[in-house]
Amino acid sequence: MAYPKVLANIEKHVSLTENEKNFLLSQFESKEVAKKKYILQAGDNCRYFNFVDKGAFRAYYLSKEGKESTIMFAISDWWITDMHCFINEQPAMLHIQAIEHSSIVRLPKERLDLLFEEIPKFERFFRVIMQNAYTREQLRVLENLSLTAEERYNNFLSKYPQIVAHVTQKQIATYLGITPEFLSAIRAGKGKS
Amino acid sequence: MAYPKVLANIEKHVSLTENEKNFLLSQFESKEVAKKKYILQAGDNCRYFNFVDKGAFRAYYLSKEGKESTIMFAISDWWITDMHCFINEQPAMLHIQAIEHSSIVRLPKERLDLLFEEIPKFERFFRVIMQNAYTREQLRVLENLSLTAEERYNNFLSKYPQIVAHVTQKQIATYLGITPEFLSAIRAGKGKS
DNA sequence: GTAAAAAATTAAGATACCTTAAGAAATCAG
DNA sequence: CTGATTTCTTAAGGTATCTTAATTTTTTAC
Repeated sequence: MAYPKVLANIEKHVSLTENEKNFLLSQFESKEVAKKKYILQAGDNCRYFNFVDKGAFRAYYLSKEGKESTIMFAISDWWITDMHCFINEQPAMLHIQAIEHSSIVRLPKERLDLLFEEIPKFERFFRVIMQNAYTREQLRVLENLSLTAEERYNNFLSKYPQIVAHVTQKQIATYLGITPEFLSAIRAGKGKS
Repeated sequence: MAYPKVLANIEKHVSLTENEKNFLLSQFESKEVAKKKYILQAGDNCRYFNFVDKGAFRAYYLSKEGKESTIMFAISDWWITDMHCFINEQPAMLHIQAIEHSSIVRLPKERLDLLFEEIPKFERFFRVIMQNAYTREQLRVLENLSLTAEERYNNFLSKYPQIVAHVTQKQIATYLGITPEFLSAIRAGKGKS
């Protein structure tokens, strides 16, 4: 009944008393997720804020034309949800699928709101991770605007080596916004001439 | 000595007592900014979190090769800074320039931190705007991955009509990640054929 | 362990978008 | 108001990336 990883994650940003830790932990639910299972599908009610204890997930958008765009990967020690739909209590736009057998701990939205009320330090923690998520996405926008596919691929490899170990090239291609065929060409050194 | 717009902005998300409002306002500095002046340049120490009272700003990255990428526009009632560098107290990567004569109110970082300590509701406000900023950037990433330049342009026009009224096409092109020449072609109906 | 499915590669032809350059239109500085 | 600067447009040729399709390699399911 102890979830040490999620506590360590939170304590990277704020320090908690024993009472606070116990209360916090009591709010989480834990769950095993088999490979290829979805913890969220487009159209679902997006109720949970999820922490990856073990395993790996991918969040992606699936267009009407059937094209996938990967919004994020999450491996052990990352948080993942469809934040827009979670916050605004709207049907999910994203699919979140386990890339491998995984275990998560999760907070239903009403308990997250409860924690904000009960433990101001938890709200601080959440503010900090939202700040970080914001600046990370902003940097990604900048890279998408200013770099070639080859440069973005090299950035991805050096920034997220642990993720590279869990995902296929096809999935990386949908994260970079290119086709798997073109990623293959880049890797073969034919990105440029 | 009253800055009603910024208070109204904050009170969209949290309600404040008279005392809190007074304390809050006492922490802001106000500043006039002439057209074309910079409130931040790459390499500067990024000390301020800025609220646009009147006017318009553009935050952009300038690459070594001299290419500009617009990260965001901010008109009246928006907040703007180089968030990554503001949070991490690193030299700015972005330039933030007044597009027209503007007035801002701003919080130095140490006062923002003080407000988080003194007024928990202000930290909640900040959490909420960071959540919103994050989901906005995430949606922009998704659009950059999945839409054509023409689709992104049309989205921009319908999403930000007030901004369109303040900025040049060249500036919009750097926001979309395309050349002004190609934006011109799109507008002439030659995006496709 | 094997058949089936999925991923990765290769290559040829197509297209979205870029580069360069020049002229027209709009804006700015004094 | 006027000259100078910047923005916008147009067009021709070029390049990054896509599409389609076939082949090989790897992974999955039983």
